[in-house]
Formats: sequence, C-alpha cells, structure tokens
Amino acid sequence: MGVTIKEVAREAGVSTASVSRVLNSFPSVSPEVRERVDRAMKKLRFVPDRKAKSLATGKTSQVVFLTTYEPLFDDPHKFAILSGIERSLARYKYNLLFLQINRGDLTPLWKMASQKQVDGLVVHGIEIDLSLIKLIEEFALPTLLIGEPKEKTTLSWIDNNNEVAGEVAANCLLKHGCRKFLFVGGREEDNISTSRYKGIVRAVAKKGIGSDEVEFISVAPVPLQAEKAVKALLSAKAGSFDCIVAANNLLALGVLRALQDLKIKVPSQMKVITFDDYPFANYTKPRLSSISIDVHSLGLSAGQAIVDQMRNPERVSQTYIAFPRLNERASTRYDNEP
Amino acid sequence: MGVTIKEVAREAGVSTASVSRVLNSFPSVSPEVRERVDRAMKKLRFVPDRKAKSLATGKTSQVVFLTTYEPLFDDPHKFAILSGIERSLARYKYNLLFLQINRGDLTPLWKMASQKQVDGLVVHGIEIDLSLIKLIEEFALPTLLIGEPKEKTTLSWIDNNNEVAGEVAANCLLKHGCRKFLFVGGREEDNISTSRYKGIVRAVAKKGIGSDEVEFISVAPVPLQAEKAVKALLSAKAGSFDCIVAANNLLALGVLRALQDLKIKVPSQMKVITFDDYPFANYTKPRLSSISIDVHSLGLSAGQAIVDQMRNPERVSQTYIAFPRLNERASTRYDNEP
DNA sequence: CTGAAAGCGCTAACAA
DNA sequence: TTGTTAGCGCTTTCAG
Repeated sequence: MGVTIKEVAREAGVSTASVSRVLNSFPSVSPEVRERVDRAMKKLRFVPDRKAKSLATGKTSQVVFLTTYEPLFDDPHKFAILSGIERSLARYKYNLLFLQINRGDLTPLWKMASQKQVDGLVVHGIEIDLSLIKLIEEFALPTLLIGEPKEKTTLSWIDNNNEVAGEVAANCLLKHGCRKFLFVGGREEDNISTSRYKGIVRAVAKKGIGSDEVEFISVAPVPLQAEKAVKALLSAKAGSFDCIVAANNLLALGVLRALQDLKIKVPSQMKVITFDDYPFANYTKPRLSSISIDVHSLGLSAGQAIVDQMRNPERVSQTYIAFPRLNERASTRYDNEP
Repeated sequence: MGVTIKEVAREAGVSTASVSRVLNSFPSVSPEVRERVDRAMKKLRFVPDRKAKSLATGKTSQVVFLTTYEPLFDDPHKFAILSGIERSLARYKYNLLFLQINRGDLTPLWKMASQKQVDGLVVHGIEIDLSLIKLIEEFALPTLLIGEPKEKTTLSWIDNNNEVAGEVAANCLLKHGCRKFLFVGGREEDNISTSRYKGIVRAVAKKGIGSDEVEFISVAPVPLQAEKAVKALLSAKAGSFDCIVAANNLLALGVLRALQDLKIKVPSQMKVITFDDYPFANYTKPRLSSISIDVHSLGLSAGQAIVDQMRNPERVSQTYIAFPRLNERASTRYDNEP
C-alpha cells in the first residue's frame, strides 16, 4: 500500500539508514544525500508509518486524557480543557487519546499503559488514590494532574489560581465604591469557593478594609437556597451590604431573585457579581457581571506541561495559573443596561 | 521491559506462533496447548504490545473523532457525543483519538491517515466538502458523519430524528388540551427548527387539527428577539394561541419574559415548552418543560455505527435516531409548581 | 494441530 | 558521513 523507506532509499540511491537520518533531521547528513532523499520522498509521496516508528523506538507520540465517565453531568470546563490540551499537544506532534473510566475502575488505563500505547497521561476529575499512583509508578508514566489534589503528592499538577479570581472580583466592586461585602458560597469544604473568598479578603485588605467587612455564608448549591438565605440575611440586617459575590451562576440566580423580591435594585442599590459564564450569567435580568476563568488556556498550559513532563520525567512541577477575565455587565454598573 | 510472546512461548514450551494463536483465540488450538499458554501468560503477567500487533496486522484499533477547533463556543452536545462514542468503542476494544482542525485545514487529518494511525473516522460539526471526501476516498477510510450533511452523499451518517422530538412536544401539549399552537423557531434555513416544526404539524394532524392552527414565526436566536416578536404577535391577536413551542432555551426565555410582561399566566393561560435543557430550562420561573435529546445515546449509537462501518466498509448506513425525553415541568401543567 | 521462519517499516548500533 | 545489519514484538504463510 504505502511507500516505504526502502523504496525511497532505492530511488535516491542511498541506504535506508540515510533515509531514516534525513527523516529525523540528523545533523550528520551531507547536503547532497539530504537533497536526493528529499527529492525521492517528494516524488514518491512518501509518508513514514507511525506504527513502525513506534515499534522501533518504543515511543508512540500519544498522550491519554483520562477522565470519569459521567454522561449526565457534563462539566463544561472539561471539554474546554480537553480542547486546549489537544491544541497545544498538536504543536509538538503528539496525538491525544480520550479515555473515560467508570466507578474508579482503572482497568482500561492499565491496558493502555501495559500495551505501551501512550507516552504520557493527563488526569482530570479523578480522585488520586493509591491504585492510580501505583499504576503511574509501575509504568513510570509521565503524568500531569489537572487540579491540585487534596493530598500532598509528588506528581505534577496544574490548577487555576482561584484566589486571584477572587481578587479580580473584589477589585471590580471596590472600583465602584463598594465597601460592605457579602459572599455567597457553596459548601465550606468546597476548595474553589474558599479560595475565591480568600482572594476577596486579600483584595479588600489592600484597601484597608478589615475582613470583618466580608461576610461569608454558605448554602447548598441551588438557586432556591441562595434566595432564601439572602432574603433572610438582608431582612435581618438591612443596609449592611452594598454588594454580593456569588460563587457561581446558580447561586447568583437565587441572589437576583431574592433582591427582586426585596425590591432592592441592581446595580444601583446593590451590586452583584459572580464567577464563570456557565450556564447563564449572560441571560439574567439584569445581566450578571462575572469573572470567567479561561479554562481553555489552562488546557493549553496543561498540554505544554505534559510535554515538559515527558521530556524531563524526573522534574516535578506544581503550578497555579491565573487567567481570570472580567466580564463586566449590568449587575455592577449603571451605564450599560442591555 | 515488557514480557514478550517469546518468553511466554519458552515458558509454555511451545512456539511463538501457538502463543499468537491462543492470543487471538484461533479455534484450531488443542486444549492442552491453550491451557499451557494461558498458564504461562498469567504467570509472566504477559500483556501483548499493541504497537507490534499494529505493525504486523496493519490495523491500529484506533478511531479518530474529528471536529472543529473553537475554544469559545463549545457546543455542549459535542462533549456528550464524544463521550458516548468513546464509551461504545471501548466495548469493541477500540480507542478514540480526539482531533480538532482549524479553519477547515485538513492537514492534521491527512497526516494521521497517511501515517495509518487510525482505522476509522467520525466527523462532527465539519462541513463535508470535496477536500474531505477526497481524503476519505484516497485512504478508503471508514467514515461516519454525525448529523445529516446538507448535500446528498454516499457516506454513512447518523442524526437525531428531530421530527419525532417535535411530535413528542406536540403530544404533551395536546394531552393538556392545547389546540392553537405557536412555534417560535430560529432562522428558516435552520434544519433542526424546521424538522421539529414538521413533527408538530404531523402530531397535530393526527388529532384532526389542520396545519393552519400551527403558526410559525422565526427570529434571530436571542431572547430579546423572541420576546419582541411574541409580544407583538400576542398583542395583535390576543387569544389566538393556547401554547407556545420555543425551538430552544434562549428563545423560550424570551417567550417567558414576553408573557410575564403581558400578564399572561404560565401555564394556566398559556403553556410553554422548549427543546433541550441547555443551558437553563430547569432554572427559569416557572421551570420550563422541555424535550431533551439524549445526545449521549446518539454518541453510543455512533460508536456502534463506526464499528459496523469498519467491518463492512462497502455498506452505507444513513440513519435517523430518536431519543427524545420529555421533561415535564411547571410550564405545561398546574399541579407541580416548584 | 503445531513449528519454523519470513516479514510488517523503521531505528540504531557498529563498521567502514 | 554512510552502509550493513540486527532488531522492535507480533502475525502469518507454509510445511510437516
């Protein structure tokens, strides 16, 4: 079927080794040979067979993206990250395999690893337990985790810098003159919420405002709970706040409904800001200002990082990256009501 | 590094050919040999190397999912489909590569195909132009398109049956006594909208209602346009409709806002239904009934279909599949207001 | 039913 | 700088 290195060698009148050298751009090839081989390759429309190369070198130029199988709750960030990784991997001639596991059963990954199908592993949304670590060590598989794992580890990881995102949110509100903050977060154990809260406190502190001016309430992550909690709080302490930060869109929706019921005008009497544009910050009334994390860029960086990891397997890199983007809309300013 | 077939052969006291036969479950192997080989494989924890197998057979057991690179507008369906495909491919021991192309530049796919890295191709969200067809033919690459292409083709494809989805929506409304339908769709050239509309007409016809009782208006796909159009129409022809079908969530949001402004109560005076739960049918007030298409199942079927295509490359299969699911909520019934 | 041996297409010592 | 040659690990004729 395909043209092989052998035919190219014959056409060019050199050995297959020379063709291979040209193919892999070895420095030690004379210009004439290179020239002749190049010409032959063009003439015969030669394309090297990856399978053969893989067998000979032991490398596959393939990386696997491992995630959980959850047909129902697709995390919108997951796809953006996947996309970013593929994109940056492509620049280094790596291909990306997509693999989902069920209920923590690592069998598919074991197969892939023991069959030596991949040179590297990127893990997303999977708990880092002993069985996974054992696997990674057994095959000395260069690995990158998306998201800082709960427990300390010597594996490399990359994660968003949620504190910085919180700072950006706070700065936006401070800019508009806000001084009394209410943060509506998810459950306390939620790392993301608390990091964002910390960022707010930090930003506020820089303005000389004490952290006692930033109230934190935490509710179950559905609009109704946020609505109830905010109503209760504002009825009790009317005028205690001039802005509300909601940890995500769903909570923000509840916040808006509470304010509407209480006849508190947004943004004139109360500014509201949230994180992410998923699923609907852009379609509320008024439209919500938000800090969206550019997870696609996170993916791009992750691709870069796994390549580094494959080139320097012994190196451990653990990085927070910040790509917060302020989408300022009607809920924090007067001038631009849609 | 890894255990090879050779060592297994020695351990079992047979030839490598026999090990290979056992590995591929050839019928013509004596029980004793099979037994001995099995034991040896277990003992040595043998796992065959896919790269070597690929080189020997010319097959890779890999399929590529080709889609466009668009970091900004991630189609939520895309991920669900990808997930489904991976899932069903796994059952057949195929792995899935994820590949994005930019601005229609097929170079990455050419590389992959000419390097013989994949046995099959699944295309999603990419225009089927001549260059793609040429590629597919040149490599005789088994291919499956997700979504019926605009132009007739001899390639295999699989698509949702949007007409059936339309019927399901209409039946829900008919069940509640609705007789006068308003369909708010996207642009006319939008295939999905028109198919759904057709389904409604068909369902309604079965009840002896003429298609003149189903009014179709088409607006730009943003809430505001739907809101305006519905307001204008209902002000002009008050009482002409007892239900509204919105082609998607965004339009439905506009519809709800229009009805709210007109003080028309949902669902008592007007029932509303829409398609998909993306991004927010579940969070409007009242919550929207919707017909969601189970795109993950579409992905599962697509995986099945590409496997068939690889096994029978000459066969052309073009299929509409229906997985509509009715999510009935407050916007079409009285009893269950959240 | 089983074994010997020749590939699959490319790489990588080792010599020259 | 180049060619020779022995693999990489598995499959697949072809004899036996």
